[in-house]
Amino acid sequence: MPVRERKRANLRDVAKAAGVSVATVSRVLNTPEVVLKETRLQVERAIAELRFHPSAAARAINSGRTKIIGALIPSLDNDTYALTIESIENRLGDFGLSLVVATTAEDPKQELRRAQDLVNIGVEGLFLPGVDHSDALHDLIERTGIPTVVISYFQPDFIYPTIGYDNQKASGLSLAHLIELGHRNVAVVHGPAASNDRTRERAKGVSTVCSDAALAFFETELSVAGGSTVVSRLPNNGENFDAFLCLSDILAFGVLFELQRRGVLVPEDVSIIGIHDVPASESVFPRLSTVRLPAQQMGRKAAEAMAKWIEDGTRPESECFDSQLIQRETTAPRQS
Amino acid sequence: MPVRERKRANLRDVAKAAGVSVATVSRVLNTPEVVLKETRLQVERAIAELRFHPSAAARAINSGRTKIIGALIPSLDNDTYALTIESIENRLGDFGLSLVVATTAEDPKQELRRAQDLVNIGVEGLFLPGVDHSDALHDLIERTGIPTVVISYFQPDFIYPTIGYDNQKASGLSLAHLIELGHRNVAVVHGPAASNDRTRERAKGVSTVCSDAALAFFETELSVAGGSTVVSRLPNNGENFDAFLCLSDILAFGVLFELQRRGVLVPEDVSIIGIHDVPASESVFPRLSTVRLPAQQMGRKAAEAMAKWIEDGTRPESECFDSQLIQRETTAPRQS
DNA sequence: GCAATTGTTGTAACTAGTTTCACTTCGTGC
DNA sequence: GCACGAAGTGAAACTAGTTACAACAATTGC
Repeated sequence: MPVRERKRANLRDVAKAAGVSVATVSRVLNTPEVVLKETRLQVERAIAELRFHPSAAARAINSGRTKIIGALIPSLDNDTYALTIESIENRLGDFGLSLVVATTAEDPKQELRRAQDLVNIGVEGLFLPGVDHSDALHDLIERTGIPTVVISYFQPDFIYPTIGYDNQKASGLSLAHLIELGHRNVAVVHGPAASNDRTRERAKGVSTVCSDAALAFFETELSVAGGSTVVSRLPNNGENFDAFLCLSDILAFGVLFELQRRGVLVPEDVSIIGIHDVPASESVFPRLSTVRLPAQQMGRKAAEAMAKWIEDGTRPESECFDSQLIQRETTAPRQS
Repeated sequence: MPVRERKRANLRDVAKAAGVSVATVSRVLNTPEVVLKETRLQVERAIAELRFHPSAAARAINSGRTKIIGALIPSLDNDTYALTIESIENRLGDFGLSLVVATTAEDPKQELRRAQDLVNIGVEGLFLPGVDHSDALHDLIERTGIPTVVISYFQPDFIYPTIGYDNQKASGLSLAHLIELGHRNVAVVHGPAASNDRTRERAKGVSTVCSDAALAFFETELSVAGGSTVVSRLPNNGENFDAFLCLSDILAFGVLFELQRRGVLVPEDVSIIGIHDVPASESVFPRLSTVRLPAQQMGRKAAEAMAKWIEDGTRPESECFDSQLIQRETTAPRQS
């Protein structure tokens, strides 16, 4: 005897069970106030009995709306995007929109694949970090006409609205701070530049601060371990440098830990500064000096802009939030 | 003159433009090999011209499938779930499924709301961390019949399959390690227990290790800062304890940093051990001793189980992965 | 040379909802 | 006692796809 595949009940089933028309059931679901109370209760009973749940797809097909927004982000592995994602998600929720996160591992191919996935799911909007994406992705967005907002980056003339911050300025702030403290010999530690325009911008921001500082760039994996690796490969325990400027707090942690492991005193022997201000930065020992990126404001605003774009079709303006130097304990004046 | 709302082209439009029937267009999309090459090219030209993109909702309504799986997780703020989520997402991708992540902030109300959202989106499956959820959520799952898999927890007789690890055993391992090193006076630092059954299990696992160790429990916020706070409130810089057993690596970092700030030597003066083995644990100074949770295997397996359940209807068996003591540098024999 | 098979395409019926329009009541106003 | 408007409901058309079935032409087999 085959198991009776009790398939999901649909509107028609409910209508039949309640002895009303499908239109009435639909009304009970959407505008219950126009239905006679008696009828409504009858329908509700049938709904409960049949364990009816309206199909989201069928709804979407009529309204043309899925209420899903997609976000492509490189990774969830580190705190870098967590706060932003969380505030986007929360704010989006206020508009009845949900966020779907897909990770790209900074690989253009995977980014395209995941974007395709998101489009297939039926996302109504797309968040993209940075402006550097494959032509194929731009094509896809252009073809589908999906509202797209760039975050973590600011470039007012870009094809999509950018709601973010000035990465150059952020890194400029941190270098200026080091210079003010008298540091001239600075190691700049950063993640993969080829695949990440935020990193490239920050590197550029550091290079263009007019100064007589000598900069040495070190590229490594974007992780705590990556930061450690840089220091471990340096001659003289890295003490040839006055300071380490890390283009991400995550890297700063790695640098800090590895220096400590080698007995180098921070900030007495060398200073360290990061960029981002992740939650842990305030707790490490010593507390990390850094430049705070406006992750939450940005996320909030980006979500609002997206919601508005989708609801009334008003394409948002690009917007730039300020970064802010947070001087804590890993930076100190240079010991002569 | 009003802006002509050029609405999205649909199958019918393409069919008309290409001079064929809708069925043929649908065939070009799904089984191009059965269509005459000439016809196919014609249709493809029309598709390109009209920038046609098939509606995911309309597809879903026919197949009854959205190919979306939902996951409810407390937070993305810390590394706790990142690796698991990432491996779930990756493995799910191999089956043509996408993951939607919704955060719950450990709040049953928000958990229910977000679950409702996921159901409305039309998720075909649901990942839930732990077994402790509101009746309303169970109700929702029961009503909708959505395949649900519990992760980060193991309890073979639970209403849903659990694919995870034994939290009691994990914390037991860490305490056993401390005891073996001669520590008897142990501070157990943990996150909010009321809202988190994994935490409760770990606390229990520690309590039930038969031993003559004296345990003191400290509950705090689940964050690096939370770990620091515990130490900062302790008399005598926390040195009344031989060791800190942190039920999460995140907390262990906070404890470590705060002890360092107070000049307490780790592991010479006190030992620290965590649970989880997040990426940073290997890089901190000193490197954190911990119990490695099988986050990636679990995520991978959970994704496979879910995919199988959805595809052929085979409800997965619960499965328990082993945790493993990772002895590094924050634990040492007790100095007498 | 005719039946059988294969290849290609179109018609129309499905999927599961929403929505328009028309209809029946019923209460009120005059 | 009848016109009028409002409330409540249903039939059918609509959303955008997939697919079963039928139709037809072009080969192939005998």
